[in-house]
Amino acid sequence: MRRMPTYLHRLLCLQQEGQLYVSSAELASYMNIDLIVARKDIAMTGLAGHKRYGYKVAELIEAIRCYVGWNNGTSAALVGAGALGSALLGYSDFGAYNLCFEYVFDADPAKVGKVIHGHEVLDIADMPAVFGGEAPKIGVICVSNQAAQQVADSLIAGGVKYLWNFANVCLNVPSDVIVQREVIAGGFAVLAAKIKSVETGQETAEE
Amino acid sequence: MRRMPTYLHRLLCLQQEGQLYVSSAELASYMNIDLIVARKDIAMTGLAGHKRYGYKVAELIEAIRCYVGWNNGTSAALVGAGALGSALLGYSDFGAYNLCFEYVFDADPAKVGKVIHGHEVLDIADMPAVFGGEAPKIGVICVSNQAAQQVADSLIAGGVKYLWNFANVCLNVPSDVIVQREVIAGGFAVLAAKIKSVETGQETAEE
DNA sequence: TAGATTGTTAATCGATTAACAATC
DNA sequence: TAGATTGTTAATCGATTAACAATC
Repeated sequence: MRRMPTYLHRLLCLQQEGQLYVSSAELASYMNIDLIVARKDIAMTGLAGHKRYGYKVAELIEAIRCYVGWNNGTSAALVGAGALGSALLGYSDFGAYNLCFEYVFDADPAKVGKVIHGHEVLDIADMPAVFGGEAPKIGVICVSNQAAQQVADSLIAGGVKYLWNFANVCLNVPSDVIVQREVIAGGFAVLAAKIKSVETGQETAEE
Repeated sequence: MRRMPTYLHRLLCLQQEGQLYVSSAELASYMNIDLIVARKDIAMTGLAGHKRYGYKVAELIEAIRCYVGWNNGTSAALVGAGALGSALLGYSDFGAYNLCFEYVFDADPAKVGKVIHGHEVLDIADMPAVFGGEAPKIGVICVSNQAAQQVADSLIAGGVKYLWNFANVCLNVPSDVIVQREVIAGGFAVLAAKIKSVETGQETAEE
């Protein structure tokens, strides 16, 4: 599943270049993975390919979007307009995944009212009024570790059922709320383990 | 492996609170995982626990650091002092993982010379001179998708063997260079799939 | 003793890999 | 026909889960 955005991103590039067909081998070679992996992943989407030619780029884009659930737009409220929040708002790739940052909140009065990448920063205290009974699908938490739980509580109180949490804490949420936690340091742990494994000549590390 | 930073972060908090022992059940409950998972993970580090009391917090911190390879400091050069780069530089948790951003580079003359979270931004053109034959261990790539490959080439030319790539492209590197790619959208794909699975009542999605 | 906790061994499950068949 | 490519089936591997033993 985590490879899907990469396939999609690559396919959109290829489409823009005017390429009509793509083979699993071509995608695999770009991503430095075995071509069987790419073929299996594509098979997951249920798309039938064309022997001798590969897969139609346009069809594969649609198939991946449907498989991941990106065919319909997803509305989001981003909380925390700091460096990380700004980075996400400026991440042009999210458009391809149909993720739309409908609201941006911050608690800092110095930030409220500013416009970041086309999004006006709203006061987090106004969240209930802004939502007005119609909560966005996803809450994206880009605040400090200390503030994260409180922000999560507010979002949940506002009716948000899905959280994407970039803070380095585990959130306490009701059982009907789903949290996707993004552990930035996780990648560094994997990398550090690879380094250790290379430099000691041992093969002890796995993902 | 990806859970290790979370254990470590939690343990450091507990240590600061003065707690001496921790049980696998306690860690698991905090992370909302099965306690068997936590126990297996701890077993991977090779640390022996104390029956009836659990694990010594200080010992477990050391064991995890050694297991992941975070006991020795890791030097890094961060390239791209934009929003994402700033966010990483401000991420106080990296200190706990012994990651030290020794150099920060950017190509934008408007950014060169600025100080971000205590790090002076250097001109990327000066990289060879700055390294002076002694390259940092890791290159952290926080530039645009377009610039990423070129930055990777420069880092590799400067002697860097390990790359942590936050750009949404797959890099082309020699076989002795290891790339850890951070796909921010990957978490969103997993979340979108969970949403789809919940809302359709189907169980089709996996990680 | 009873209870809490680690430690070990086996079973299950899913993802990855391999081998080969099908077909344009 | 030969070659490129998808599609399918089986084998392997590792992580997760389960069950139970050990012991402070």
